[in-house]
Amino acid sequence: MPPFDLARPARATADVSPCGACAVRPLTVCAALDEDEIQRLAEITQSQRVAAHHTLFSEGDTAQNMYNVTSGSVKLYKLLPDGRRQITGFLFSGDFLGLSVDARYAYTAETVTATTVCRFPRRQMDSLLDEFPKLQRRLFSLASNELAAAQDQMLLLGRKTAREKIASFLLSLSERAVRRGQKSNPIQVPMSRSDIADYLGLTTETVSRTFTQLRTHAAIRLLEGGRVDICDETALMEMTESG
Amino acid sequence: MPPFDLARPARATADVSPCGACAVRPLTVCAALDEDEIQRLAEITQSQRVAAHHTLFSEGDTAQNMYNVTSGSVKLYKLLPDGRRQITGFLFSGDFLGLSVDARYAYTAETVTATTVCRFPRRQMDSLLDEFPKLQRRLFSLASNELAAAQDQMLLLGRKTAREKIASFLLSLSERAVRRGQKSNPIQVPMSRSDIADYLGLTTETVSRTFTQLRTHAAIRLLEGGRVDICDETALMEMTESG
DNA sequence: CGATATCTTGAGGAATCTCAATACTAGTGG
DNA sequence: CCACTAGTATTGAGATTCCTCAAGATATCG
Repeated sequence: MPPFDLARPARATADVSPCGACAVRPLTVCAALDEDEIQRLAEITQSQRVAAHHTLFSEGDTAQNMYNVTSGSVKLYKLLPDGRRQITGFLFSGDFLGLSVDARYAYTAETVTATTVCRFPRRQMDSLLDEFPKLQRRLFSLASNELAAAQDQMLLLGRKTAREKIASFLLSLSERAVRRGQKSNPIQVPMSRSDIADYLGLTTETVSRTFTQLRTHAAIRLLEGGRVDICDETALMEMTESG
Repeated sequence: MPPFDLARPARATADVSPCGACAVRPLTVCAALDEDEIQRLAEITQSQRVAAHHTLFSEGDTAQNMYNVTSGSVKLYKLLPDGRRQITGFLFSGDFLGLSVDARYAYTAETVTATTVCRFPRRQMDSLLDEFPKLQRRLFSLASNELAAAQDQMLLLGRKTAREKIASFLLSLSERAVRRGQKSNPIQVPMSRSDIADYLGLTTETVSRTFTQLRTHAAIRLLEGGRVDICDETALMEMTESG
C-alpha cells in the first residue's frame, strides 16, 4: 500500500471552531476540555481525509503526530521479518492513536476504509499537555484503558479457541458500536478475513470456516456489505467463556 | 493460594526517609521526583514483605493500592471461567503495578518468590499526582511503555512458534536483568514451567520439551536453582525472528 | 461485463495439546 | 543425616485443533 502523502494534508475547514461541530467529541480525548481549551487544541489540529488501505505511519517512523479518528476505520499492526503480521487493534471514530514510548511509533497504522482523522503535531501536543493537566489525565486514562484491552487480547490470543476468538471479536465490535452511539445488532465488519485472522492469531481459512460454523449454528447471519447480524447473542456470549 | 493478610501490613522501617536508601529508586516511578517530593511520597508509602505464592490482589477487587516491587518477583494473570489462565506479565524489582481503569483491578497479582513491595494508597496517590505533574507524566510514560510491551506480547502470542516464544522469553528476561543492573548471562528463571506456559500461551509439556530441545541444540544450559545459562545468544536471537 | 481480489470449501499434514507414566527436586520429619 | 512425601519437571504416545496447499465460488471495481 502506498503511504499517504503527508506533504499535502487537507486543511481543516476554516470554521470558527471546527471542533465545535465535531460529532465524536464527547467520545474522545477532547471531551476533557472546555470551550477555550478546545479552541487551543483546534489551532494545532489539522483534519485529514485518507482513502482506504493507506498507511498513516509505519512502525519505526519518528513519531511526529498523534491522531484522532473522526470517521472510518484503522488497523494497527506489527510485522515479523518473514512477513507474519499481528494486528494489535482496530480503531473507529472517537479512537485515539499515536502514543509512542520513545520517539518512534511501535506499530504501523493503516486505514481499513476511507477515514478522516484529526492530526495533532506531537511537539505542540506536548506543550498543551503541560498547559492542560486535564488533557494529560485524559490521555493517561486512555492509555490505561488501552492497556486493559491489550490484556484482554492477550487472554484471547493465548488461551481461547478459534470459535471463542471469533465470538469475542463479534461481541466486542457490537459493544464498541453501541459505545459510539450506533445500534448493536447488525454490525459493520469492514475488515477483511485476513485482517480478522491476523488480529485473532488465526488464518483466513480458519476465520472463514468458523464464520460458516456460527452461521450453521444460527448464531449469526452474514449480510451484504460486510455486515454481520448477531441472531443469537446469548449463544455467542456462552462461546466466549468470559461472561 | 491464601490471600495475603492486608490487615497487618509491615510498617516501613521508620528511617528518616526510607526511600533515601532505596536501591531500585532510579529504576522506578520515584526517579521522577526530587528529595522533597520523595519525602512526600514516602509519607504515604508502606513497605510490605510478602511470602512466595501469595496474592497481592485479585481481578475484580476494588483497586485501593498501587505497588512498586522492590525485590522478588510477581506475576499478573487473568482467568477464564473454566480455569484457563493467561499470565499477562512478570514483574521484578523496580516494576510498578496497580494501574486500573475504573475502580477495579483488571487482573490478579500473585508473588512468584518472596517479595517486598512499596504500597501506595490509591486515593493519596491521586492527590500526589495532581500536586506533582512530573509524577503524573512518569506514570503516563510507564503506562505507554507497558502498552508497547503488551503489543509485543500480542505478536508473540498470535504469531510465534513455541520455539520462538521460548527464545524471546529468555532473551527478554536477560535484557530486563541488565536493565536493573544484574548480569545478563546466567539468568534467574524463578517461575514454574506452568507459569511460563500460561505466559506464552503453551502447555507445561511443550515448554519443557522446548527447553530440552534448546539444550540439545546447545543454545542454553539448565542450571540448578532455576537458573538458565544462555550459551548461544546469537542462536536464540535468530530463533525469535524479531532481530 | 470482465478482471481481480477476496472468500469459501476440501483434503491432508503439522504443531501443539492431552493423557499418562516416570524422574527429579525440595522441603519435612524421623 | 537420611528417607519420605508432595510437588514439579521430563518424556512418551496418541489425539486434536488449526494450518497448509489447492481449487472453486463469490464479490468488487474499473
